[in-house]
Amino acid sequence: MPVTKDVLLLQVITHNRMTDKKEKILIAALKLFANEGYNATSTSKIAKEAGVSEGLIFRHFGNKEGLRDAILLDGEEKARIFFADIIFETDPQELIRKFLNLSRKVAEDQEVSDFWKLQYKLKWELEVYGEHKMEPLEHALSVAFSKMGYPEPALEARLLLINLDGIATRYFLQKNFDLDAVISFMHTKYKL
Amino acid sequence: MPVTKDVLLLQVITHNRMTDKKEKILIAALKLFANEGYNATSTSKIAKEAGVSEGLIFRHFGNKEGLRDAILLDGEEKARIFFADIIFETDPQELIRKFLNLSRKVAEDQEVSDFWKLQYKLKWELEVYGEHKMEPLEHALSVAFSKMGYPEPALEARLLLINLDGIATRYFLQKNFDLDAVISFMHTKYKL
Amino acid sequence: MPVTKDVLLLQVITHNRMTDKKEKILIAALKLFANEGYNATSTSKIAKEAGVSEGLIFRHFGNKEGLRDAILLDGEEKARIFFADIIFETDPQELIRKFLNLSRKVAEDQEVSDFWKLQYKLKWELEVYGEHKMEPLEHALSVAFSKMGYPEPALEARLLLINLDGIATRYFLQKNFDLDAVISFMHTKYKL
Amino acid sequence: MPVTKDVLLLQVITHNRMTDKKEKILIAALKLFANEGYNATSTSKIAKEAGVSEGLIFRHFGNKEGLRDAILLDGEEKARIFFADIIFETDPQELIRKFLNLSRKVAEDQEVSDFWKLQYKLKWELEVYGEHKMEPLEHALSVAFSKMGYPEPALEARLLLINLDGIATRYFLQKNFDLDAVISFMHTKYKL
DNA sequence: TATGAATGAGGCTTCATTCAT
DNA sequence: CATGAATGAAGCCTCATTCAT
Repeated sequence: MPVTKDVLLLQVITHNRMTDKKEKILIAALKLFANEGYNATSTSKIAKEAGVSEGLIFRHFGNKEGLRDAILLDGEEKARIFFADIIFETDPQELIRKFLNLSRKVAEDQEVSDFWKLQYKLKWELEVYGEHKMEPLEHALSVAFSKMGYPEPALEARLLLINLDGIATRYFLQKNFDLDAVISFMHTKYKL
Repeated sequence: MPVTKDVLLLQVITHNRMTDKKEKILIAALKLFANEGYNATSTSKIAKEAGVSEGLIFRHFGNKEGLRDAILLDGEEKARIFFADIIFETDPQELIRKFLNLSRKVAEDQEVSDFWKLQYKLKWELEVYGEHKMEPLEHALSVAFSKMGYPEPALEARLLLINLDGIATRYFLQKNFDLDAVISFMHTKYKL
Repeated sequence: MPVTKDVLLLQVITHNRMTDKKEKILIAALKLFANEGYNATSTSKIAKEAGVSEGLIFRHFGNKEGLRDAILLDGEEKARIFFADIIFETDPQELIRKFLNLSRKVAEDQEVSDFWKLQYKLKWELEVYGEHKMEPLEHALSVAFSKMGYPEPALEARLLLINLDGIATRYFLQKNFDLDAVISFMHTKYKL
Repeated sequence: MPVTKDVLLLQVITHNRMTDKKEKILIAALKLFANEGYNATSTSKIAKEAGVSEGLIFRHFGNKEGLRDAILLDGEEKARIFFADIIFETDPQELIRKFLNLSRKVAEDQEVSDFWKLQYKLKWELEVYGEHKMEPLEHALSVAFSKMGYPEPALEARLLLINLDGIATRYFLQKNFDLDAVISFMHTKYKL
């Protein structure tokens, strides 16, 4: 999977170009936006959390929206990396299996979990779904379903992604949600 | 289904007891909270939208949270009414058909649509899922699947509800989401 | 002491003319103004404490100042009654003895205590001393000191009243103030 | 008395460290709190008087209480300085003479006068006497009376302080109060 | 690049007061 | 006489943003 590596490399380079403090701001903002929401997080709280003066946020990102957009841009990249392993899978059954296990992978890593929580929180707060981010994944799923002989592969793919949104909703918001039970059940439904 | 009617009647009576202005505030707040979010909606905006002095909000609801909670309480009742028709359906196939058409019904009425949008927006803003509201519906679906001979009726029911969350996410956030295509496809998947 | 009796009688009559609710407002306001201050006491708090609608305050007293003035007027009367026993004392030594014991009498009755606390609190909040209320008392003390052969009876009287203000300051504000010790000491200073 | 001088010097240095605007706020608040009372003075009035934005008050002092406490803290220091000259006097007669002239000194300087007025106003508004501030002075007076052979030096000292409270009450609240007459009379009473 | 004092607009809330009933 | 819904001004405070250093 050379793509992943390249992207990761690119990311490292980009990050090295950033000042320490600029990155501290991004990390602090990510954490606070994810846990308290965009509107509920003040720039002064971000500055405090980042250990940085408030003015610096505006020097680096222009304004609060600029900071938010920088985080979202960062996110698109991270999402691409996160999805790359699935998209380039050639065995259809394995591809779907990997897709279904996505949420388990998210659940395993607190930082990744926080990142996706932010994505969903911002979606709802800003009312922008950002569907283009999911297109490659939807396409790959569609191809897989097609190979497996499903009569409506495009709709099957879309349904699966919709399901992922539903699972995310539950996973991030419902305290006692049993993720494993649902994922296992889906595996059996798709005969994997 | 006399229960539904009684509840509706009760509601009408209750509403008539409310001052005109108190209800105007509730309606304005519902609309604004749903479309801009709780934190992003100022009490002065609500007052302006309702054609009312800002102070009146606090006389009737104590504070902004009180207003929010009043709307949520109202919502629980409306949700019960909204679900009643499904829950009391005795034919399992018809029950699931009605359930799948829920989102279409929501889409038909702007006010109902706003109300459900608010429910989801607040879920994410306050990070509380409020799972108990869905339990009767989940139970009814489970019974229906059981009658229809599904091997895992409880999990089928849960999955359907998760799907509903996913559809809501798309319907409210994705500009070009084709609701009908997805719903139709699900009908065929469940052989209805 | 017919004066006292007449004044008391007048008061009773006046009170009977008052509605129950009007008096409830006066009592509640007295209590709240005395303990929280004039500015810090809202009319709604008074209404709640009095078990009365907020509007009634304005029907009876015009506005918040009107209520305050009604209380102060009431106070002048009560003060006259309170001082009458001293002023009409003919034996100079006994007069001064009675005066020195004034504060002890205040300390014995919670309601009287509250009333004088209000008087001082309002003095400081409104910056009006109301010196005329004390004139008859000062005059009586002056006459007594004169009879007792003091070279500067007027100044002795004034000093004693100033002392009373100091004692009030301590009694109402200093938690561990030992009133008795100070009063006893003054008795010996004036050889009583 | 080098102590006094050192303290004053320290104060000057400290003040220079303060921003101009921070001190302007303190001065304006002192004036307004002293003349209108704490509750009756709005933060916006203070800002206007200080020629400063309202928000700055909160940046520097957190909230209105924080501003009040800053003034009170400042006050304790100033009071110590103000009393130092008396406390370190070794000649008992001179000490008492200086004490009696305290109020004259206050009356001579409008700013000092404002400061002590604030102290008393806040005492009554907050119902806290703050007796500890006066202890060193009371002790010094007690020692002086003892040296002068008074039989009850501790009570004499306390009585003198109580008298000071009474004089303050009159001086700050009674429009036509003749301070000099009373002070002169007290000088003769204490044979000074 | 980095700070933090400073600002002005706006946010939530309380208050005295009015008025229809 | 009495209520309590309704108002508008003001109060305290927070926020995003600017700017001199």
